[in-house]
Amino acid sequence: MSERPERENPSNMTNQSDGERDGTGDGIDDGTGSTSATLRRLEEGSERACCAGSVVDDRRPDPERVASEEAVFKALANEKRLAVVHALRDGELCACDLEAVLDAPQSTVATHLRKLRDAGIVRTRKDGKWTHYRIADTASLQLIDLAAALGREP
Amino acid sequence: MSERPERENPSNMTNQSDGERDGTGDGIDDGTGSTSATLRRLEEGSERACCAGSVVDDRRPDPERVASEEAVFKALANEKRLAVVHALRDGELCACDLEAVLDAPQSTVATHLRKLRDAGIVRTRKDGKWTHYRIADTASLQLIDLAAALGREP
DNA sequence: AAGTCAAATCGAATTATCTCAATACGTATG
DNA sequence: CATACGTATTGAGATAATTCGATTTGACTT
Repeated sequence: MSERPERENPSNMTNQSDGERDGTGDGIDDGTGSTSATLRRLEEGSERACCAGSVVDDRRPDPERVASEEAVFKALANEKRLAVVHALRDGELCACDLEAVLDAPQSTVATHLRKLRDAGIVRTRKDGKWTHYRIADTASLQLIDLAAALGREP
Repeated sequence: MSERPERENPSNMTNQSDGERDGTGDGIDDGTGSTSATLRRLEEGSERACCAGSVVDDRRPDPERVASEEAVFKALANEKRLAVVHALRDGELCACDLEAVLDAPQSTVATHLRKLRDAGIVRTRKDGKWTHYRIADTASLQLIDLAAALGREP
C-alpha cells in the first residue's frame, strides 16, 4: 500500500536567484533573549535546529498589503478573465466583442467583466447602449507578462 | 461609414493618469453621441454598430500562454501562500518556521507549500529531517510588488 | 408607449478550492 | 530495532468560485 503518486522530485538543479547568505554574521537576533535556530540547542538539552519562533514575527507581512495583493491575483487567476485582458491589449472592445472572444454566454462574460472591473483591472466607457472595456493600468499588462515568464520556466 | 466605436486603435491609452473616473454612465469623447446608429441603418437593414466578429479572432490569446499565466496567478491568489512568499523575502525558512508564520495546522501549511512548489514559486532544500524553503525566482517578488501597487490604486 | 437591443443582475446547480485530523514517510537518535 | 521528530499525503466536510438560463435595467427607435 505504499504506492506514492509522485514523490520523486528532482528539485535541485537550478540555483539562479540563490541569494543565500550563511548564518555567520547574520545579524537577525533581537536582544530579547532567544536567538534563532541552531543556537537554541545549547540553551538546553533539547534538540532544536530549526523553528526559532522569534524571528518569525518579523517575517509576518502586513495583512492589508496581502489582502490587496490577493484581490489582484484572484481577479487574474482565471482563464477567461486573462483572455479578456489579453484581448484588450491592443485597445478597447465592447462587451459583445468580448463575448465573441471568450465564446461564452452573455451572462458568463458579464460576470467576468464585473470582476475585472471590481478589481480595478479594467475600466468602462458607456456609449449609448454599448459598454466599452479597456485596460485601466498598463501595470496589469506587465504583471501578466511577468507571470508568463515565470510560468514558462519549470 | 461603418462608424465602429474604436475598432482599430493601436494607440493604447491605458494610462493611469487619465482623469476620467468611470462611476456610472459618464459619456466622454464625442459630445453629441449618437452619430453612428442613425447612419448604420441607412447602409442596410442590419443593426450593427459593434460586435464585428472578424477582428475578434486576432484578439484571442494563445491558450498555452494563458494556461501558464493562470497557474502562476492561482498559486498566488491565496492569503496564506502570499504570506509565505513574503516571509521568504529575507531568506529561506524551514517548514516549521512557516507554520509559525501562518499560525495554522501543520497539514494546512504543508498543503500550501506543496502548491507553491508545484507552481515553481518556491524551491526546497532538504537538510536532515528539515525542509528549507526559498524563493525560486526573484521575478515572483517583482510580481507581488506590482500586484500591491495595482491593488492600492482604486 | 411599445418594442428592441446591449448589459447587468439574480438564482441555483455544478465545480473547484480550502481546511485539517488522521495517517504515512523519512531521518535521525537512543 | 524502537522511538521521536519533522514533514508529506490522504480523505472528507466546509467554503468559495464558476457557469448560465432567466429576468431586469437602461438606451435607443418607431
